[in-house]
Amino acid sequence: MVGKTKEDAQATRDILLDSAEQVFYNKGFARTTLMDVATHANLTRGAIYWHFKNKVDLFIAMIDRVKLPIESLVDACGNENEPDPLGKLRMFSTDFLVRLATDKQLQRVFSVMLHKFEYNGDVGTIEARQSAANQEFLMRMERTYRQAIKCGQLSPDVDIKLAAVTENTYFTGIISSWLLNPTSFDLSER
Amino acid sequence: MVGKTKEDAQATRDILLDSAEQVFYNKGFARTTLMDVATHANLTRGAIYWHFKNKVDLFIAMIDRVKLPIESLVDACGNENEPDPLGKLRMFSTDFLVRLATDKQLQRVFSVMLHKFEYNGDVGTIEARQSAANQEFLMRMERTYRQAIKCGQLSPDVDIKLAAVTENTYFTGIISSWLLNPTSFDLSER
DNA sequence: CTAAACATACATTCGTGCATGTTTGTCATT
DNA sequence: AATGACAAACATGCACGAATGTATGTTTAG
Repeated sequence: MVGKTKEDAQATRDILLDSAEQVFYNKGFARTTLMDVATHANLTRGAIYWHFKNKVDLFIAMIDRVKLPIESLVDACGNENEPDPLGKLRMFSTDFLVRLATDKQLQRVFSVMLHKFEYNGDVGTIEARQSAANQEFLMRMERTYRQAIKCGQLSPDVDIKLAAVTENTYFTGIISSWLLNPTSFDLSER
Repeated sequence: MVGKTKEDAQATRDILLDSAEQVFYNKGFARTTLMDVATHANLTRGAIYWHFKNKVDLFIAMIDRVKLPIESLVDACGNENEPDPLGKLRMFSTDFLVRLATDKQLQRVFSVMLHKFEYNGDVGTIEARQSAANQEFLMRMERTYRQAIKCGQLSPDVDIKLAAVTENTYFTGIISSWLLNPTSFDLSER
């Protein structure tokens, strides 16, 4: 059972990413062995080292699989000359929270990112990536707020940067604490 | 330089805790070796294993050294038949944030707790301790809100639990994101 | 002289990275 | 259309370092 077609290879890659999600979520990033991931996928470490460079590369691929689609969504939301930027932003936020409340995969990946991974200054380039992504997210929000001011939805004297930071803080705070204790409150009623 | 008095022993214990703070903050919990902590303290692993049972025990002692005083503060804040519970709560919150903005030790310890440690279900009893502490904190806040209702400072029809969870979420969200990016906004002007 | 307060030495385990082995799909050749 | 080479897609095995826990050595206070 080794000779695989290209579609089979892509399938095993997905299986490896799925297993990485599960095991990272259960044991945390540092405490999980590549052997753990492999056995959970009914494969061997050889398969992992074929598809990914190392553990960090596997982690990044796992993150990107859910992050990239979301980022494209945010992009589409606040970008064009949107007539109702605040409404769109609110819609995206609620949509995201509702989806997070039901999508187990999203929960696992975000939980790993927020609580199952240690952000020390030099783990490959992961921390830089996260920081850059967050910075980009803030830029997008600021752009949305500027657009809102232009549309008259927001008073021109609000501190755009502060508003974006505050909203982002509150948003990630909600996600973080809900993932830590999902029964403490209902996400959908944000 | 081995024969020490009892005060000297307590001093080296503090030095070890200080070093643990520094190194955990710089490298994260999982990636730091007990040897790292020892060399940073100009000592050896033997000293660590004399004062602490293992790495987890050292971590817990490091947390408790800053957490216990704070918890007693919160206790004193909302406990008695306080005439102005909301004011006291607000005062405690602002005091804490102002202190966090200047106290490097607080910054390090909270940063380690929030971002430099992986919460997997079974690392000794750490996750249970954190969860219990958070639960207790919520109880204290709910009690404060009840007291506020009794004093007429709060409408009786507010959802106490929801209010406590929301406030806690926002509070920890602020701390978390400020620690990640201290230059993004000024903590003192909460 | 004894034990506290460490330092030093050692054994053992565990995870990684790589090198090598193995099987099968694919494709050119005839 | 049968054949054979070649490479993709893994599995297996090995060597190395690194970290832990503990056992033992050493020094000095009391």
